[in-house]
Amino acid sequence: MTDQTLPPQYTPAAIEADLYRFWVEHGSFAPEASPRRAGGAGAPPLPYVIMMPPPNVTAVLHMGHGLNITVQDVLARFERMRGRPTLWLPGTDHAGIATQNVVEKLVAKEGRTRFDLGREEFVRRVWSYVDETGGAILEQLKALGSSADWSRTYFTLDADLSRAVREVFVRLYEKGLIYRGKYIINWCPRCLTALSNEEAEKSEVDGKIWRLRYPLASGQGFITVATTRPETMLGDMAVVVHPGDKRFHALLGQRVRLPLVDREIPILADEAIDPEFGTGAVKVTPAHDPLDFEIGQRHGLTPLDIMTPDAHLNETVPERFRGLDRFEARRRVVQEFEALGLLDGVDSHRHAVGRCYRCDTVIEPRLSDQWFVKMKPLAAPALDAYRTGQLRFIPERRGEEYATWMGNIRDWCISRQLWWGHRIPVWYCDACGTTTVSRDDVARCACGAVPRQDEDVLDTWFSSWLVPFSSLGWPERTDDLARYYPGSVLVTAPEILFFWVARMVMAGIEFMGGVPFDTVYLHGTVRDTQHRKMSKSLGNGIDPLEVIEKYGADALRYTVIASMAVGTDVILDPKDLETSFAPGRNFANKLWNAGRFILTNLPVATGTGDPVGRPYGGSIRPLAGPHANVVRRDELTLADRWIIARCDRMVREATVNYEKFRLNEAASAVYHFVWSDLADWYLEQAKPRLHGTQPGGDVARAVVARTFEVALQVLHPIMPYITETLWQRLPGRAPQASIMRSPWPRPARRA
RNA sequence: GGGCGAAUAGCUCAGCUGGUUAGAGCGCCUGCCUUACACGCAGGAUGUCGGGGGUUCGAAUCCCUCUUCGCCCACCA
Repeated sequence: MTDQTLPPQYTPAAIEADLYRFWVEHGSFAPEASPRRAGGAGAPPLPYVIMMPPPNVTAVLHMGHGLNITVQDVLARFERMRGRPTLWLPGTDHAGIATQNVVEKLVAKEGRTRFDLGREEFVRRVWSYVDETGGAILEQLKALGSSADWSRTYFTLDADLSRAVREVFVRLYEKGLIYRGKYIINWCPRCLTALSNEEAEKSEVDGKIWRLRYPLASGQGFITVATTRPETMLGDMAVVVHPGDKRFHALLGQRVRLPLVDREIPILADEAIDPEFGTGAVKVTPAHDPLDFEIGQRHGLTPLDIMTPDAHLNETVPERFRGLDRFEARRRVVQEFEALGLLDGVDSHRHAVGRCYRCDTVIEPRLSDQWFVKMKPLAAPALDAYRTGQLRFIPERRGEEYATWMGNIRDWCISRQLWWGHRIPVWYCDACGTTTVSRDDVARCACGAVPRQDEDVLDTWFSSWLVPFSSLGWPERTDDLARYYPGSVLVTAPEILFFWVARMVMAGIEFMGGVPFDTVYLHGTVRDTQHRKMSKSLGNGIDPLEVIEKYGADALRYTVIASMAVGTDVILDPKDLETSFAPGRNFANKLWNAGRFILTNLPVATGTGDPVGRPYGGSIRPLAGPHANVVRRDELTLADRWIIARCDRMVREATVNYEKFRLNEAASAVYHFVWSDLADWYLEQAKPRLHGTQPGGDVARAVVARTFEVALQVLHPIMPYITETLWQRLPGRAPQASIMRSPWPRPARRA
């Protein structure tokens, strides 16, 4: 005698979509719908707000999202059930380079480039691409069971957020915190744009270092320099040695005759040189190396830019080199030095090379005009917020990383030579030479001429760092802004601590007068069994949608949560999904069957709408209808009292662990209660009573119903679908009742 | 070059303020298709808690050191 409506194996695919629709249709994810805490008196509960890190609008769901989104959903569902009006605010990021690259590839399939289309047409293409495919990632997030408030979804290029971006740009400019300057920036010769330091990924390579002889202008001997990029010698403006390096004292003040280009350059002394490295003498190319640029500034050297934007040699170099690609040029330069007998030698040399984080192209340091944000004035209060405890990190050690970074912060290059993004709100008038920075488009200059807008767009993070308030309507004073700023916790991967988290703190303090959240929870990374980060290029990824289809969202969520201690990585085997997700799948099935057994043995619902039992902590009573008697304490058997005590303990443990972000411990507490205590032990011993071969069936039923319900509630944040499904089938439920609105169980006081 | 983390069962990992016989999942062995579940049940084996030293009545846990991995930051040409 089992419940024929429930199959013996849990079939997530059959329930998830309908259930998700049920939640959405009942507005369950809006903060306005959060259940009120029992009691009611006193101040209204503090809202609980999480800003979802907006996925790239072109993103395809991967396990990194799976983990990040699950953690946030667990926290949101937990706090919601505990009675706090909960807002989990979703959005998508326009992701400048990433999105532009995707569309450029599509355009390339037509045999064209973005330059063929022109700026306006290209941007139109990106918009239509985003309109068509941009919602996909959000739909995929929903499959995970995310209880985000979709009615408030934003996009970082929306009109509202654009207004915020301009407001911020203008305010910072007027405050003198935004400036334009010449600088050596990381340049991607393929994307043709500047990259921030954070976007330039260093990777070690086995390269070479060449020793080149530069003949002295006097004709007497030479000085030998070492370089990993010989081609840059065409732009050398000096040779520099350490002032204390006796080997070169006689040469200071002399000049060398630069080979190949036949140009004289000075030999200078600078503290920045390490006499121990290489030959102790360094060639200085101010236009193509950041250190060289600094040295050049100290000594008044004029930078000579020898490259085109796509890293070919330009017209400043001797004719035979013009048009050569930088690597080709490297070979040619080395060849010629060798032919001239000026190549002193070559060594293999392991060193770090910067690469574009989007396309992996080797970065070319390049001198150019860019816009910058002066960071020190913004960083100081943000560092202070951490020092004074307004901001905490989990795990704690991340706080020190944050502090170190804040303490050594450099100015932020915010201009990007892209077409897709927030256009820089600066207009130049060629007629009268004025520069206008404005919140509104400038159609006409004060002198009457038509000005041209700056060609560049802003770094994507320049809109992202504002989302804690721009997504709530800032700079307007909206109700949402008043209600939901500041937020509570930010959940993200440590990779974007500096890209995003640190900058949000700075923006929050600068524009809202306070930190945007009090807690930053940094979770680990999903890796394969060799501890490699899962990535598309390595082909070691796991498709969360495939896992959901096979084993269900709950299985995925449970597995990920259970295998993640605070701040540690999650290791999964992409080659064996079954084994990887067995913990979640097996547990879901166990729960399902315990539920089937229990539901079968409970009285049929009477439709009175009575809840099962009273709030936990009150006395246990059996179900509504013919059994509606309160169970007296002296009716409980030893086993009954035992399982109730275990249940109490489980609630205490799980609650504390949820609060402390030890989600794996919370999961483990319910897991063992359900599996070992309730199913393996209590249900087995209660079978004679439940089946009527022993007296006391009503008491056993009451205990089963109540402890099982509590387990479902405590597990709901982690496994929302299966717990809701079973909960709704408990007898006595009103037709539209939801576990999401049931009050969080409170353990009985210890007698 | 700095900073940080990790090393615990065959595998992947917990072990939070030092305190009885060190835990989980998966895998393995024995017996079970017992009318909720074989994605299961009952039972079982498996650990010099990386090496060495120290503090302590007591150390996987604290300190020092070595080894091996990993991560982050950094302008070593």
